Amino acid sequence: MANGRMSSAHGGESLLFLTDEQLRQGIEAMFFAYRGFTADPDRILSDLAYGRAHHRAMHFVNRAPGTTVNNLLNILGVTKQSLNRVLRTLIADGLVESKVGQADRRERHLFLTPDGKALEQKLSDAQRARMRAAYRDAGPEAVSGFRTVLEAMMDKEMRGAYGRLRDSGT
Amino acid sequence: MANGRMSSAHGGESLLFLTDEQLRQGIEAMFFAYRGFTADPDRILSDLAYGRAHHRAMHFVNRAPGTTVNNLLNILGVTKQSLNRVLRTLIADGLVESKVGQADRRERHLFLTPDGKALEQKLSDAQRARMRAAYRDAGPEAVSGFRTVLEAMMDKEMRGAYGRLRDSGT
DNA sequence: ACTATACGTCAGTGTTGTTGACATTCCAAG
DNA sequence: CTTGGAATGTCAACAACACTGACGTATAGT
Repeated sequence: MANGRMSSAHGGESLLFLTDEQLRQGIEAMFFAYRGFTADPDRILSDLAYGRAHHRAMHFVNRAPGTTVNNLLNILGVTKQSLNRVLRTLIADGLVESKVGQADRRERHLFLTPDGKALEQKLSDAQRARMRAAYRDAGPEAVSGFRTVLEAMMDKEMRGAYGRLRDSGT
Repeated sequence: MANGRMSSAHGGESLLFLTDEQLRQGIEAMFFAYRGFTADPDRILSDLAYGRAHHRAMHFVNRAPGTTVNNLLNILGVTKQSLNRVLRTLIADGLVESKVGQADRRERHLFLTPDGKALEQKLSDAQRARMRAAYRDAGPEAVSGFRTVLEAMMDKEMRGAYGRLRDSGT
């Protein structure tokens, strides 16, 4: 707090945004926004027997079809056991297909089935609708700033995975 | 996707940022950034017997000292049973104090003890450090955009609670 | 007195994370 | 070729934290 006051004591606006008060507001904004961000798909999922973890897995399988379990593990940042439980139900329910690797038969390559694609679409439609509304309300320049700050907030290691997804998608 | 292409068919950049691909990137950025955002306090908490839920409770009690249980419930958006489990341990460990209301003796007003303040400070220091670094990397204009988009992404009901916290804090 | 509100608690369940143990497969050193 | 280690994926058990439902107590307000 002393820190923040000192910054503002400089009188300039250039450092004002780094006061602890501003930082706390950013933290709270992040908390409330993330809740809104996940609320719509969560609502849909709660009717089914799935949760947020299933959504995440399907999102990234859809994003990088044929990816291996290990690959997905690094992106999601959970243990393989945790991911496996999720994948097992998705495979059992016919939403995800797991194919033994040709080059390395230890690997499993993951794909969405048509049913899986349909559900993923439904979930991400809801999430994109909110994102689209927020983007539209805020305007292009705000969106650019939004993305810049988010990228700076990621762990360095994840920036790699994020960038690869970003560049491959276009 | 057809949606996005059609927008870009207008030729202008004004709608280009609303392509599904851009929205998906925003979704992924949000996911990775939120993970980074919670990573530091989570690390500290994992050594203690506490979790993210304890951190959230302490954050908002610190932010609005003397707040009632019901108030906190609305902000956190969890059930009272869930919050109670967390508060019970925090009170038992002497980090939070619960005082019977003067005007309405049914209410319990919550405060951080000195120990509670110390832990909250330690946790939010870590989180603010990351936020500060991200803000500094991105610059003031990006930060403004960041906040604008986050506010637009919240549930409408939460914008009220957020605004009240924001305005009271300054 | 009666009803509503605020808070606490017990019991049960589901999702999602964890660790530990184990099976399968690949590859390289002997 | 065999053996041992590393990588990949699976099964089981457990902890954290959310949920619902039901109930109890104290207090407020009509």
